[in-house]
Amino acid sequence: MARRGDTIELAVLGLLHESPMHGYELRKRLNLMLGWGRLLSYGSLYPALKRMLRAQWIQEQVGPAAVGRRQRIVYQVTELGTAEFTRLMSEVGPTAWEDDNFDIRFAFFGRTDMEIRLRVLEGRRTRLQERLERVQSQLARTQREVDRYAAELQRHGVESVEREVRWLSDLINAERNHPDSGRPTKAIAPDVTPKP
Amino acid sequence: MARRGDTIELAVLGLLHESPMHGYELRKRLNLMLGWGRLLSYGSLYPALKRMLRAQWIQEQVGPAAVGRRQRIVYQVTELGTAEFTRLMSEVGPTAWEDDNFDIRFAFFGRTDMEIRLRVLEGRRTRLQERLERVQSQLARTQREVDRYAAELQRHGVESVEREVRWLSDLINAERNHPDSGRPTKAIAPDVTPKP
DNA sequence: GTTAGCATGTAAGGAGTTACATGATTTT
DNA sequence: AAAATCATGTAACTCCTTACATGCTAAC
Repeated sequence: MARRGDTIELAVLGLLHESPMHGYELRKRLNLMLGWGRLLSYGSLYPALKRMLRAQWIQEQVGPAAVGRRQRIVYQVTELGTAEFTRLMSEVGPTAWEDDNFDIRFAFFGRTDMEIRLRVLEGRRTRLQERLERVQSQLARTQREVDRYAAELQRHGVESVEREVRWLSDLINAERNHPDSGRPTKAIAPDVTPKP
Repeated sequence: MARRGDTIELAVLGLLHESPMHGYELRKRLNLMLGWGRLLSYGSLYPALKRMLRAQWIQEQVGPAAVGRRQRIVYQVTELGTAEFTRLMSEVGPTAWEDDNFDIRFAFFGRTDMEIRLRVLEGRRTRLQERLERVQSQLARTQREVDRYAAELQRHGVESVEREVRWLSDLINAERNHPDSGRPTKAIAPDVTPKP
């Protein structure tokens, strides 16, 4: 099952599918990707790489090892790793709509089917809408008692989430309206979505 | 120094300054406040309350203990707690511009001086702007190589942060243009009396 | 009378950060 | 020649979540 902690693994597998890389560069790319939250430290990246190496999802790249270049360990995905990546990406459960997990999945949408993409997008939208409703109903009850700074924070929060919901809706529409772009790595399935 | 973990303490002290409360209700209010991230669990709230009790920042409320009402421990702030709250709020260091810490501080701006408010607002704005620049310079270099979903995520991220920067700028201007409101809010106590 | 929500706690474990440790290579 | 940045790793620690444990009270 997709624990919260599979985020790093998923991200690493995704990045390594684009091209082989060493740890240091992975960290840079990772931090650009989730860049708005916390920075990923070596203390969690390198142990993760070791785990994945043991699990044989990735392997050290063999080869000429660039003359003059200093020692650095370039990793690449194995077939097992590709399988694992596909499996993780298809696991569309509650954890997939969480902030970081969602971002990672979204970033690699190019390697998944539209069906999965839609379920992830819709799942996240539903989740945000639920929270929005809950917060707004609470807000309606307490609005007057609350400090104006606290109220402003709430207002801004609600607005931000509403904005994200609109963003998701646009994306969902875009997916439905032209279901071209399947995954670039596989044959594109013809449109079999039922029309209303 | 303000470690990351002081967030709960600060939030609890802030809320208890509005009115005495028991743990269960604190959690509800807390989750409304940071509501967009993770939910705070009892496993971290109750131990925190115990710590604060030992440190004598808070104490169990004495008093008639509401007839008919079931056992619940209502906490209130001590003088030591007020001192600690003030100290924590005035500690304007890097941790104060972090997401959660910022939100908590902002929510309690009503209990701080404008000087502190401005430093926190400007600190966070500077921080976001720095990240924005770093990401955009990276983006300029890699834009073409990148998958369109990854690019869309970046674009949306940048836009969100830019929006927050504008929000902060507006708030900063507002603070500067009318430095009235010193400490306006005396919140209304929620109902802790027994129901008929 | 039984379900849902109120209310308080503890123990074990997970995920990640900080700080430490080391050294090569590039830039100034 | 020094400083910055590249590059890899480990150990200790922190904070938090999950799961467990318990029991009351309101509503249906």
